[in-house]
Amino acid sequence: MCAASHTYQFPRPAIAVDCVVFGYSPEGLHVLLLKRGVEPFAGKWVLPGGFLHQGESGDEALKRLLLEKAGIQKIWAEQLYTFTNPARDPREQIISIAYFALVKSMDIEPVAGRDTVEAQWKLVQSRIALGFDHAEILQTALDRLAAKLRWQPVGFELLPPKFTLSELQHLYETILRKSIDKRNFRKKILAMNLLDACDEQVTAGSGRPAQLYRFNAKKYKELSRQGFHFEL
Amino acid sequence: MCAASHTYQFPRPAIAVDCVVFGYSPEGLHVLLLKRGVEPFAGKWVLPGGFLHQGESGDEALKRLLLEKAGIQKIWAEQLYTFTNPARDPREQIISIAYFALVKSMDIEPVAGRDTVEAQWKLVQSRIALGFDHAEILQTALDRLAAKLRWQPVGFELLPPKFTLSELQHLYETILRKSIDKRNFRKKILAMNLLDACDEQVTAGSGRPAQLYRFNAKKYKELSRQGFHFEL
DNA sequence: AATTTTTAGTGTATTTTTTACACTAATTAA
DNA sequence: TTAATTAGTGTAAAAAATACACTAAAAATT
Repeated sequence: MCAASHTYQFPRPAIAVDCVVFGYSPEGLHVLLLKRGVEPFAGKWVLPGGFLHQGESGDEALKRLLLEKAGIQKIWAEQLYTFTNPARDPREQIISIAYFALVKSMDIEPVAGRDTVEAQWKLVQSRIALGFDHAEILQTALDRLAAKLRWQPVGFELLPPKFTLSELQHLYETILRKSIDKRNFRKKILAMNLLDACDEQVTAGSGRPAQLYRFNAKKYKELSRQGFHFEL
Repeated sequence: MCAASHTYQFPRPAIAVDCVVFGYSPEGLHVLLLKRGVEPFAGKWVLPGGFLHQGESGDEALKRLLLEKAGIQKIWAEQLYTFTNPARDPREQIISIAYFALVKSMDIEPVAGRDTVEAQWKLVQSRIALGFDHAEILQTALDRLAAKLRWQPVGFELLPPKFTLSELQHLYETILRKSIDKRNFRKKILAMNLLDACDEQVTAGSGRPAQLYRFNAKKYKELSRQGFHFEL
């Protein structure tokens, strides 16, 4: 272990970066959790995270930590909130810069690290108990995700590149926790002209095959610059 | 000077709390700025702020700093964003947990501290140059304020307890930077039933005296619980 | 004292957006 | 062959947003 030490005139809290990683499947919204192997909260589920290193920005730390702890490389993420309650960690004051992230598929490669026993996707609705103040962080992320879903095209970050309108609608219904009229939903989303129909269809189990669509991020950027505001 | 020292195994960035304090007058939206008396950025205008103390939450540090630096006691404030660019302070890595705050009147008592020469309310539209990355923080706060104004009743935090509808409309026009139809604005805001008419009128210069109103925060909370969403 | 200027205050008709709603189409399962 | 399942489509009614011009009450000017 490194014996280097760092001395300051005034005490400094440690800085952690924690991340709420959401994934989606027809069963519902999932969150990536790690089971801690060490105290405090050994055996408890917590959000992936770790300490910010010297010279790192929050975004850089996040990228490193997601790779280390979950093998996740490319991912949509943004800063959520900074949790500063001095008692949020029983050891000492640790400030957590929390992020939330959205993955298109839940095939993570959970890397068991020094302090991690296990990684699992858990259904959000299962309301599993979490260590530290991570339940509060998760709730904040859920609120933010629901709000964001309506005003920004982030839903597509939770779906594979090609998806059906039914899948998209189901995602909205799950996260916003209300049912949506099928015809009105399709009308509205297609009227935005942000979805390109692929020349493929897909059939999932029984029923009529569904048209696959792709979100046109380039067109969205272009329209945004022209004052367009996504709303669903 | 205190000679106590604090030693940690790993290096730790310092934590600052900075605040964008907005004030409003008919001339426009103002921001409270301090002129620095010490390096770095001596002579430059910066946002009020300071270091987070051990054992303090961000909210507590904010409260202390606003009192110390500007004599501000009761104030609406919320966390804005955490700025983590390692180069944002030329001395060393200092993470800034930024807040933004709204005051009802701009009669601050600017306290000249150790590192502060002067405090002034500056018109936001004057686009004054700021030290550190504070221009970025200010822009983030402006964007947030404009967004928030439409979906939450925060405009009232920038007005005295009693205000006229014209004042309120002018505030909205200033911050959203677009003109609003007088009749439609009044219709919409009054239809929400969140404004109580005072039994006073006020006359500012020439012209017909205007009815004074008061924002009913209690009613807003009540309606919010019932699923009401403010929108203007 | 009369007139002008200034700001406050009001209603309706049109357009746009949102909502509610039921059947046909294409496939798999029985 | 039939039943079950999911995809896909249009219209009419209601609600919300918009555009728009005059009267009312005071101060300022003549």
